Amino acid sequence: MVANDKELTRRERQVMDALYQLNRATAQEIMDALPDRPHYSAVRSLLAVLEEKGAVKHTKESRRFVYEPTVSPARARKGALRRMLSTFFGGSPERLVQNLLDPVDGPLSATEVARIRQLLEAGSSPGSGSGGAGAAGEIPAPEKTAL
Amino acid sequence: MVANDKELTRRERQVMDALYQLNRATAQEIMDALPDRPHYSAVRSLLAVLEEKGAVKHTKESRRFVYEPTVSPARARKGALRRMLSTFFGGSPERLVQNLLDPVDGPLSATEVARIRQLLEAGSSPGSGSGGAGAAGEIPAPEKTAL
DNA sequence: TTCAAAATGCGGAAAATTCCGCATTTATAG
DNA sequence: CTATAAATGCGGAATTTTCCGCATTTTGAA
Repeated sequence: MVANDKELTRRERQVMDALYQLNRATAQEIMDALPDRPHYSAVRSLLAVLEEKGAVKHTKESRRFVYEPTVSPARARKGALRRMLSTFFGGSPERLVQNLLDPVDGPLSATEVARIRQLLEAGSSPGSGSGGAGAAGEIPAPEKTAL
Repeated sequence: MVANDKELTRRERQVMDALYQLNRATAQEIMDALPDRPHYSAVRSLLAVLEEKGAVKHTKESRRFVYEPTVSPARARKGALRRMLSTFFGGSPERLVQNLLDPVDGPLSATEVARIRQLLEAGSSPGSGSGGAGAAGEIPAPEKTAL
């Protein structure tokens, strides 16, 4: 039980998702982030179970507990991507990107497309200067209270 | 209850995932695809519940029932992508692609990168002929019994 | 120091999930 | 047509989730 290897229950997964969105959060904050918000005690119960399962850990911060996932966001992202690839895209990253671009219910902005393009160039031909402006290495990335 | 809008239970989601991988399947096949395979009767129970919830539908095919999701793979993919974007990538498609490219646990092949690049060009400048060979519109896509 | 606000720890009960057995029906083969 | 193999329908029971109440502890302020 090193991590969230074990399959989590519905509620537990909701808590984990909230945690990954918030990065770190108190029971209170998690409660607010949960669909049809349960009672405060219920959230703490869930967190206790999750901690027992090794999925989260808490740090005492002044008077309250701040929770965070034991599995780093980076690893979790990877895992989620892999799962999604195999479930919905037959393991084909291209197909995934295609769906991302497909403007059916939310077309990407020109800026987004441009950034992705830069990523591709950086990845496929590492040495080549990407033309002019560039600085394609990293992405701003709303890591905090995103969405 | 038009679709799988309602949150599904752990097992139910596993069944749905299997279905999306298989596209269509009998209870037997689904059973084989499930983690720590439950009893055959258990699977049929699950399928009955899922049908009640409107997540799957079945067709009688000779002597057996063949199940498939009511929500088209295309829509399901979209939904899953959106959820993943908001949970792990702060809604930023670029960040998602970046993770896809990041060769930490599985670098993309040159072919894959090239294909994605074609997709981008097709998407960002719809009119421009993409040079020569091309045929960048669609992707082979292992839609069948993938993986 | 004393008080009030807020958080934790624990224990248990209601609700939901997950599972299986058995009788019945249906299709294929002989 | 009959026998056999395989699938369905149903019902209910064991387990797991999910939830909440209440006593106790901890922090910040008067």
